[in-house]
Amino acid sequence: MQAVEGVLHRLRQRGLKVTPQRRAIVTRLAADHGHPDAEDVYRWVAASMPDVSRTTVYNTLRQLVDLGELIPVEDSGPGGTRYDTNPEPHHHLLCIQCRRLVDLRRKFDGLRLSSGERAGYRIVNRQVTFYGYCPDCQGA
Amino acid sequence: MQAVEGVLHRLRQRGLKVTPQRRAIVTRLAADHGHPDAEDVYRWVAASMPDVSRTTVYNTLRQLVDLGELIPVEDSGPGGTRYDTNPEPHHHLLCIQCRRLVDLRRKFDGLRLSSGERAGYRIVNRQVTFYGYCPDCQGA
DNA sequence: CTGCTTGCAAAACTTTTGCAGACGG
DNA sequence: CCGTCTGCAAAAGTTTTGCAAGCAG
Repeated sequence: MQAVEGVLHRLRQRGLKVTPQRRAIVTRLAADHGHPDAEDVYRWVAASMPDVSRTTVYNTLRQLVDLGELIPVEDSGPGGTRYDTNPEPHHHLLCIQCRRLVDLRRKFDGLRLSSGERAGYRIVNRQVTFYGYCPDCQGA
Repeated sequence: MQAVEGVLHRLRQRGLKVTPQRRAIVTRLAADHGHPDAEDVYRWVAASMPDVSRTTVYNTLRQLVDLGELIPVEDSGPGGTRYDTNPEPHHHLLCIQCRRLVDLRRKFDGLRLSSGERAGYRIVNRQVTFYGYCPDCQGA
């Protein structure tokens, strides 16, 4: 997530309203650089705002994704959709066993497709995911 | 998926039984090089075996994944988990809008991590995903 | 025969939707 | 004030689980 005030400003610009719930959700996301799911965000926000509902958290997360302020993680595991709160473009290291996910800030060269390979797609992003076993799961 | 008989043989080796349902599921998966979800597989198999149950399809797909015979696709979209029935290692081109997924058979160089970057992980696979808009979705 | 498998029904989870009342700008 | 938002409850969609009967090896 980007800086809190910037995100809230862009929400307002697009006709959305800045409610205390949304401010809390955005603030909490901006303070995190991990990969929470909706339930994590709900728990975090509910800790200081006990009357918030899951509906509001789900709705807000969906809107942030629609607006491009938040990115869902490619995960394919059980459990809910996880979101990427790291604002910079980056790659991932995913544990096949426990699904622990580590960010890789490095850039990779050579990730260009020829027009034939593009199959008519207009490419807007590219991501490398390394699959393996994290230190804790190498015993199993 | 690999060749049908090989998969069935490995099932047997690990103490699992080869039932008509499993044979039908594996055969159908091996005949496809797309990205079906569980419901697709159920419909395909049910076409020639109307009494098969969703439970059996779900159970079998889960077992094939556990045994490493089938790979769940990194997707992060709505709808069920999709599986990759292309047996060769490859990369993906995913439409952000309609989630159409195209395989890329090309290899990419330079996808190696230093031991520091590996963060203790034992890497077993690496995949590049290109995100963009497919030809049909570029109008929107 | 033994124990894995099947299919049904029901449960468990995650996410979306309908609605009435509340509130941001 | 108008239109959006919130929170509740319920629905929808996917996947798992408990269990009795059936079948593979």
